[in-house]
Amino acid sequence: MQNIEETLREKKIKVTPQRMAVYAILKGTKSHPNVEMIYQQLKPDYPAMSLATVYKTVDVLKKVGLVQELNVGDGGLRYDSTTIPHSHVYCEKCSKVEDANGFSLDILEDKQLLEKVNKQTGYEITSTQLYFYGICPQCNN
Amino acid sequence: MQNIEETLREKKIKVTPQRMAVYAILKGTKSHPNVEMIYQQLKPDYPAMSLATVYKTVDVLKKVGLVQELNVGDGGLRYDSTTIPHSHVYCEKCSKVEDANGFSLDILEDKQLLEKVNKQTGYEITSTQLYFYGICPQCNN
DNA sequence: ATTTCTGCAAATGCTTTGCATTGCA
DNA sequence: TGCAATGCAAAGCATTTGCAGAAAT
Repeated sequence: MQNIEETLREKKIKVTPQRMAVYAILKGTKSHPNVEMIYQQLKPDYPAMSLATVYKTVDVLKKVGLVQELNVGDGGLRYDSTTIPHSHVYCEKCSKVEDANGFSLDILEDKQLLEKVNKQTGYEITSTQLYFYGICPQCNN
Repeated sequence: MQNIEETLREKKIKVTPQRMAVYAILKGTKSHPNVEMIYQQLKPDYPAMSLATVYKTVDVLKKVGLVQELNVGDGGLRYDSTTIPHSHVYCEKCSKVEDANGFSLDILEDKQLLEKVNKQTGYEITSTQLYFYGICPQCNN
């Protein structure tokens, strides 16, 4: 597990309570929240916290590699503090995002696949996302 | 290749010049345009065309399965008239989207993989997207 | 002391909506 | 003719920006 203070200091980015708090929220949930959800969770403990600060903070955390950003459907970008490769399932009814572990590691960690993509497209690949869209068990009754 | 008039009539959706035109644009390009790009391309031939109509039209085409929607990075949703499974590469510098064919078919058409995802997550999967993020050859000099 | 960050409010950009008019079936 | 689609303008969200005051190094 990465240490946020260390990581920020290394890159000469200031360690602030707001940054610590946003990262703590992401570390402590599996719900892949968007900015609004993070903001709502922080509000009780940090009444002065601004939504704009949350936006700026997730951006910083993303740039230093402490979180990854997910581009699934509606409701804004989602954030995930697990940065090792794994894929996600998105419920088209309730907009929930969950991890889909195990099998997908093979694909997302396959260096040979990245080589093939690079060879075919000429792109220098920096990251990969695998999304499954469907209906979650709770919505499927 | 699917026939748009037939498909729309089957679902009792009216065939209009605007719908034909939007679909024709998508059939005739590999650039995965967003709504604004489609609108700009239509303007010369359809001066009265409204941006809202383009939004509504891509939505209709998506719902009847004539196009697929891509959720890659900035610049709004992208549209693709190729609906057979294939993955995409996105250039983080110029926002270009290109197809990444061949290798990815194995993954995206793998019914066993969907079974595994279903078993692990309980989700009934309806579609899958595989995105590669990186820098395109043109931007990489 | 310097530089960066925060919080606020305003601005921006993409997308949706309401509604009168138009046009397909 | 009847119902659905279009076009326009306004509204709605998510996100970004500019800037003065506050906080971190």
